[in-house]
Amino acid sequence: MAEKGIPDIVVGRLPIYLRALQRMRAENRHITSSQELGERLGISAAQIRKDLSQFGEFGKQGTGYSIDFLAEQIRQILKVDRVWDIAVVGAGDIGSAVARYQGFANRGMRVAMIFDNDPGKIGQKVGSFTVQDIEQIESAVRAAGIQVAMIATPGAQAQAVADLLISAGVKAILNYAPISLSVPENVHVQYIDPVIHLQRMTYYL
Amino acid sequence: MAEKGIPDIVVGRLPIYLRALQRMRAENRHITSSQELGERLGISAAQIRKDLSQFGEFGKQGTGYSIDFLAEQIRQILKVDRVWDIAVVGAGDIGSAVARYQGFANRGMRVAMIFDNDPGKIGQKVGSFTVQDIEQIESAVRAAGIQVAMIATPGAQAQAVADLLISAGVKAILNYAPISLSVPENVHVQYIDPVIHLQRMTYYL
DNA sequence: TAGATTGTTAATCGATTAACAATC
DNA sequence: TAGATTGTTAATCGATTAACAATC
Repeated sequence: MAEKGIPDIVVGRLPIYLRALQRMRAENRHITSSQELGERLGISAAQIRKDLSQFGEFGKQGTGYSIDFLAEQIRQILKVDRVWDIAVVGAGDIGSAVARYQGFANRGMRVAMIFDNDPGKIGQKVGSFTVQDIEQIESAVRAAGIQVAMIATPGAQAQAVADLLISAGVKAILNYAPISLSVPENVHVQYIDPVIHLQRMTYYL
Repeated sequence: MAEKGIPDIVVGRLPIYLRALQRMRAENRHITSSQELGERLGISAAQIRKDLSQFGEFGKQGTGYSIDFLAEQIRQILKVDRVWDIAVVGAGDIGSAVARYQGFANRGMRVAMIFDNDPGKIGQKVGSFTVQDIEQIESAVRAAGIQVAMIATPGAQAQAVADLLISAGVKAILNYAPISLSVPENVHVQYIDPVIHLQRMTYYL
């Protein structure tokens, strides 16, 4: 699947770089350097230059990088120079918070629909969305051509939901349920579990 | 700070192993092997054995690992054989969802208090908690001896909140705000930003 | 015993860093 | 020009894997 031989770990840092660049832009800055970016992010300047060099030459010797230009290049690389519609599954606390989340704006993502299996939730409003019956998920996702989804169901249902989404054409899943999903190799999964992050820190306390 | 020379990346996998073991236990299993665990998690058996060997000898040749015993050992290593009280800052959608989250149970974490700066939220209930005035955060966190916190404020306030928490004695922060925090080296930070995870996947679409 | 699986060593693989010529 | 910073190469560092003796 990897279009070229770019290491996953490098791709994983690009969104971090992009977020920092957008923040600098919001501070009305126009130029930065690998050194400055590195200091902000706790990453070495050499690594930032090496990472970027995998995709092209975006800077100028002696000057650094145009923030606008570099951000736009990274957006193109990550394919977030467009807007991806997202299907959210699960209208509980997490799904609802995600559906109302303001942080997707200008970052290439937009929640497009939200599903649940609870008759008490179906038809209710969550933010600007009406909760849809999970029975309709496959046809609705397929019809909208959605490729990106977020699972915010209890763990017990997450695998079944993932299977449905995949058969509807979804290729990227962000999973909030606390289980490892098993998916075909052309489907990408990322995990968010706050407890995992917390447990990783208590070791050092 | 590192008590021994255990690589961060190894510590980071322990919570994943623990979660899988707890799941197996819930399925009423009693014994597992590095191979089975690896297949569930998409990690090589050799890596799991190598990781665990950093901390001790927890298995039996020919048999594998007792799920209960190994889970308990990992809990002790991660210091989640106790319950950590957590302060949540920000009673918006994310903070509220976290405060009501059921997934902390039996995993060594418990939300203990939630703060906001909005007079319209202070005094209101969020789950079983009453939102407290952020003015009281330093004294309340210090008095409770809290060392773990989650920041769920807008990005603009996150650094100031982090500074307050740190001066109150917090040593581990899970940050939902979309900015990199700058903290002393004895304070640990982890980040959750759904957009970062999503952008990391769109590259491959 | 025979079969299975650990813990560990050595080999391989990959990622990070340091250094510097090129050049803006 | 002098100073600064890139892109890239080579060296270093660290992580993963393969293999196997030990042993349950």
